[in-house]
Amino acid sequence: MTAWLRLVGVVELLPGVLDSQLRRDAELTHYEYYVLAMLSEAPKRTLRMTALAQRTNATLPRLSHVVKRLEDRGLVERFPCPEDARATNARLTAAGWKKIRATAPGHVETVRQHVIDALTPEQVTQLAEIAGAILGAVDPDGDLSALYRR
Amino acid sequence: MTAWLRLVGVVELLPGVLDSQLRRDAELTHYEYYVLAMLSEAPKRTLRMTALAQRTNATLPRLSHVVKRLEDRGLVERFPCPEDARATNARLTAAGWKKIRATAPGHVETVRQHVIDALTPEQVTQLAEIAGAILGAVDPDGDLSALYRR
DNA sequence: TCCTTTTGGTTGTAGCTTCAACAATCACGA
DNA sequence: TCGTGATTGTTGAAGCTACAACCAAAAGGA
Repeated sequence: MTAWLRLVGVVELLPGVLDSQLRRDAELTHYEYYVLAMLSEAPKRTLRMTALAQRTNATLPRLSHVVKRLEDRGLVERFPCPEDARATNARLTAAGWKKIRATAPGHVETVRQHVIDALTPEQVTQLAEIAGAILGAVDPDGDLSALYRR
Repeated sequence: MTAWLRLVGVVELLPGVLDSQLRRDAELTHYEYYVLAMLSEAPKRTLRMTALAQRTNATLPRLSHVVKRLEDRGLVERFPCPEDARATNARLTAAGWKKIRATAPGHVETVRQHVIDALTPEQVTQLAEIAGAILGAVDPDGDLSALYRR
C-alpha cells in the first residue's frame, strides 16, 4: 500500500518537475524533448513515426500532433518513406540537433538532482529492475498494445 | 541510464492504463478516483480543499476544477468552512461513497495486476523506499512547494 | 485602527492529450 | 485480378491541466 501510494505520487509529480525545467530553459515539454532525444540517437537522425511513437511510449495521434508543432518550429522535418508509401519519416533538422545539444546538460542535471542523486547505487539498480517489471506487465509486447487493449 | 529510461516509461504509460480501466468501468479518471478515495478515508469524509490538494499531489486550481465536476455529478459537495471563512470543505456524498465502494475492487485488482504482482515482495519494499526518496527530492516539504518553485 | 502581506480558493484561457473517424496503402487469399 | 482486412498516419473535436489573474478573508505590524 505504501509502495503504491508513493509510486502514484511520483507519477503525478515527476512530469510537472521535468516540464517546468524544460519549459523555462528551452521552451520544450518533456515529451517534446524526448522526441528530439530519440531522433538524435537514431541512424541519420531519422525514424518512422510508428517507431518513434514506440520509443517514446506514446500513441500515434499524440506523436503526430507533437511532430507537427516541432516541424512548425523548424526542429524536425517530415518526408514520405520511400519503401512504404503509407509511412512517414521524421528527421531532426540542424536546428533541432542544436536544440537538443544545448538542452541536454540542464535536463540531465535536473534528472540527476531529483532522481538519481536521491538514491543509492543499489537503489538505482533495483529501480531498473522494478520499472522493467512494471513495464513488462503494463506493455507486455513493448509495442504499446496495452494502450489499445481497452 | 537504464533505470531512468524505464522510469520514464512507467511514468508515461501507467496513467493511461489506470485511466482506461476506471473510465471504462466507472466513468472516472484516475485522479477523480483518487480524490474520492482520499475523502472516503478522511474523518466525516470531509477535507479542506488545500488538504485534499496536498494528499492528491495536485495544484489547487486543478483540484478546484475537478471537484466542481464531481459536484455537478453529485458525488461530492462543497460548503464553506465554519472556522475559516476563506476555506472550503469538500465532503463525499452518499452517492460518492457508493461510487467509491463499487469501484475500488476493480481498481485494486488492476493495480495488483499491473504493478504489485509483477514484483517480488522484496521489490515492493524496495519500491516504497525508492519512491519515497524521489518524492523527498521532488517535493521536499511534502506540500507541493516544488510545483511553485519555478 | 488601518494598511500590507499572506493564505485559501475560484475562474478563464491557452495548450496538450485522448478519442473517434477518416484516408491511403499494403498484404494476402479467393 | 480483385477484394478484404490490416497498417500507417492525419485530423477535428472534446476534455483535462497549467498558468495567470483575480477576489475575499485572515494575519501581522505600525
